[in-house]
Amino acid sequence: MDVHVGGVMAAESGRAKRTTYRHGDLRNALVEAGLELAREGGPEAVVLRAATRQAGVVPNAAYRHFADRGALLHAVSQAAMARLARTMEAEQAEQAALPPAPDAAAAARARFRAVGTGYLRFAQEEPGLFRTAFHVPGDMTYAADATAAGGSGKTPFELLGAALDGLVENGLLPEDRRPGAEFLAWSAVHGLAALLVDGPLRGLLPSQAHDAGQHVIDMIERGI
Amino acid sequence: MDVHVGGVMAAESGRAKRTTYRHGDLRNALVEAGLELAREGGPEAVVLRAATRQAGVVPNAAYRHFADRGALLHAVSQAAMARLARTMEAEQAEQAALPPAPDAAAAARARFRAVGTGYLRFAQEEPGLFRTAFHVPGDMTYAADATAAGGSGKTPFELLGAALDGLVENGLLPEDRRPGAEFLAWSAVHGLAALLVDGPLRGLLPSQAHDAGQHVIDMIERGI
DNA sequence: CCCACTTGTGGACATCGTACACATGGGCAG
DNA sequence: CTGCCCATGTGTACGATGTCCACAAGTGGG
Repeated sequence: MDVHVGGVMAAESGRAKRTTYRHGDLRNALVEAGLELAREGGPEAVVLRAATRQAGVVPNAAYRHFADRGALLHAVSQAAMARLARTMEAEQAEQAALPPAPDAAAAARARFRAVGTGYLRFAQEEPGLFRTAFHVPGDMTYAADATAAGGSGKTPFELLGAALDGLVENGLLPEDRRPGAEFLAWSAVHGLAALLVDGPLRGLLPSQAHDAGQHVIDMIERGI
Repeated sequence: MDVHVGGVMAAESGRAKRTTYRHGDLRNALVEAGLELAREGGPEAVVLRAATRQAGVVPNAAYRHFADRGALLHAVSQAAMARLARTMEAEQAEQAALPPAPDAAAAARARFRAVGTGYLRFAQEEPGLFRTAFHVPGDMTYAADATAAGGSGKTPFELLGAALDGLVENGLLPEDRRPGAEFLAWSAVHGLAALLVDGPLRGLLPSQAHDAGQHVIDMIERGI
């Protein structure tokens, strides 16, 4: 998993000094720095020179690993998407552990709701990363990219699909309603997330936001 | 309505030369130029120097009318929001003119659906302006701002609220479901718009996008 | 008629992305 | 073990952007 890393010494400011000429893991270091920048400030805060500075390297060194700033931003975006996937998975695990032993249908329903709840939680807790994850430059089918997957190897989109399949298997969703259902559910949840992150619902208290999320998921269950 | 405008002469490139020392309507000219930039390229394409260039003025002149680039972008964003409102109003007018003479309930329902359809049409036809309209810097309650209103004096958010009131008046929506309903509807439609504009649904054919929109609005009517 | 206030100009600076030539040294061929 | 190659990091430079400051030019009110 881990790569050979050149000796690194902390320095005065954010800059990292290193003893070896080679960095050893620059690409990862740049993505990591980019994530930190994106966390506070969103995609536009992912500045190439700032990332290289934090990695203790000259700006141009980035070009050995990324074609341009856009490529770096894209890598950061994928990493942010992976974090979203992990948050969703964590929410599912948490929900599954809570109630003693519900029937299979209730479990499938809980898994479905956890997908949306986790999505919304990530949007609130990490608005910068959320916006970065969905900052799509040019044309893209990122949802299928493995670099956007979480611990289970599934991307956010795939997690949603699996949860919907679970609803069908347990008779909670008619089979003829299944096709295209991910886009209905995703639209509603993503829309609320957008309104919470940088729309008129920004600044809602976490509890209020949670309630709003449950309402939206209620609507999805009724209307899907 | 129109202000005194200094004589303006077309020049070689996008630059506009003028005969008078004063421009006469720089603020509007800058917003107009900003809209053009935003149309192709979204919010990040609203570059202060480019806007002043198109207005035939030196970059610093913008600072007589806007505190900084952010203020200009905000004005452009409000203007884009107003255009969204106009598109929604146009969609409502068109729908109202189509069928011969439906009953009041059907009309209310059509008005409601037109809100969403117009919203989605604008997102597809003017993705750059759509993204700019929802590019909200800092904290903001733009939905209530009059500069974001369309021809009827209503902002997009207010148009939605009025349509929902219409549903209640005609018994199509239980009164106890009314509170907060705008956020449910808005979330779903806005989410689809986001997926269409720069998400995985980008590049959908207009007809496919229209169908997806109708499906989402169906879901809202069922689940609201 | 004249002066003050608004609006546009000119020049300067820090920062950013990026191109091109050059330095370095790690690892593989022999 | 030795020497060279090329991946990786450095230096220098350029154009573009946002923004600051001092200055110029009209314009309209007294």
